[in-house]
Amino acid sequence: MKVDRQRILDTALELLNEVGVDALSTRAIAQRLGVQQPALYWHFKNKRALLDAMNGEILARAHDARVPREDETWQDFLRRNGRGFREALLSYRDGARVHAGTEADPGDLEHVERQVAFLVAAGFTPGQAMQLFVAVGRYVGGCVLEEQASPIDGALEQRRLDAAAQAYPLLAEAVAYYRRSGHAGLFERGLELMIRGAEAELSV
Amino acid sequence: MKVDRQRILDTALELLNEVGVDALSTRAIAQRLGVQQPALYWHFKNKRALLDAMNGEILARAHDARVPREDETWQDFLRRNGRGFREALLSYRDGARVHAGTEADPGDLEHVERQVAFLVAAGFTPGQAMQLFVAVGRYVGGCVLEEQASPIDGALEQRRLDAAAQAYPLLAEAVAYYRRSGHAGLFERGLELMIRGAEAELSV
DNA sequence: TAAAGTTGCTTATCGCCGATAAACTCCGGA
DNA sequence: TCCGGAGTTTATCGGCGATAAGCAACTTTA
Repeated sequence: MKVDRQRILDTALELLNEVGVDALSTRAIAQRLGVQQPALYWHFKNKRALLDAMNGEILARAHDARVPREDETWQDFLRRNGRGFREALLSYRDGARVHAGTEADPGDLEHVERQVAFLVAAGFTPGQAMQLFVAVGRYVGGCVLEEQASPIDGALEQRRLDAAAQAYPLLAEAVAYYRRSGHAGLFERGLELMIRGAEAELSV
Repeated sequence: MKVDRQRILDTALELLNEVGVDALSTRAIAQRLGVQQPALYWHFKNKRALLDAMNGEILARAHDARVPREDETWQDFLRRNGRGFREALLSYRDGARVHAGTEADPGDLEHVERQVAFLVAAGFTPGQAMQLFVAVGRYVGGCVLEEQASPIDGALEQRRLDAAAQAYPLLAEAVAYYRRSGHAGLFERGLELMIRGAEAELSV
């Protein structure tokens, strides 16, 4: 059986969705490819390199969310960018953990220039623009990491919370609201906070 | 040699700082304790449980940052809380990665009630308060994770950025500013964004 | 005080992991 | 026809988390 980089990546991502990153071994990938484990090392220097490439594939999905459109406000761009990044990480099991281990792709620097330029045009200094951008990115990373780590809104976890909430009335209401709005609701809230904060800063 | 839970935890945390979480094996911990590896399994069900306990120790440092003071504004409390959490995660090598793998400690629920109450007194609904609190927490987690992952402001990484920046003038300025302000500067900026955003929301 | 149980460790071993070395197969070009 | 490199296999290494079984030193009980 013949393999190439792309077929390895596709298979690895497929397997990632099935078993999660902890169980994603080179042996399992090779087996699914109908090949012996050391064969992978011809195409990737080591497992780290494979995971980096997988991260690239995962983020490719967010590609169009990275470049600003002429007709949108900077607020809309930040929202679109944050959501796109989140969706990309969510689109594979343990996507955030895969991403967390990697370094920034050098090829993205061109995008960054355009992103910074867009925010500068809106009145930010280049330094502010970059910080704003990075801060939003880290918020998204943190959100998805915890979102994917939390069990299926865990039966056990849930019961424990409910029990504890009985003793704490405010907590009970807060948790109920929190649960109603879900992961996406929380995410949007924090994203909006940062955008509103940036607006306030800009208007000074 | 006699060991107990606490001695294991202390030794494991000491070793964590020296070798990082990837190289923190049960064998290495046991060796430093002058004991055979399976001995650890008497005190901890498995490695996951040990890491959870280590996370608890790491976060204990942030204990006083978790409860609001009577004489501070909600903004100051959020700042103090966010900074304390960040410092705690930063205080051990790979602290954020250790933390990321764990579930929330049930014992913290009492704190949460007080935190929510404090924000509710400032005018937030319980739901808003909880979301605000969690959003800040996830931002902090994301920040420290990347902060600890990034190399020692990596020589190689840095040169690559500088080279790329030549072609991109805005990027050059942005990166220079970003570097001047450092990790802490970026962190503070994002934290401030969220607080300012919450202020704006509150005043509506 | 002797027997029985409990605590806390050791020794031995399992199955899995990422990685490397070396040998082999196949194919295109000289 | 031979050669060399691309791409694979087989064999093997050292290290990992975890479990089972045994053993020694206390503590409890009769």
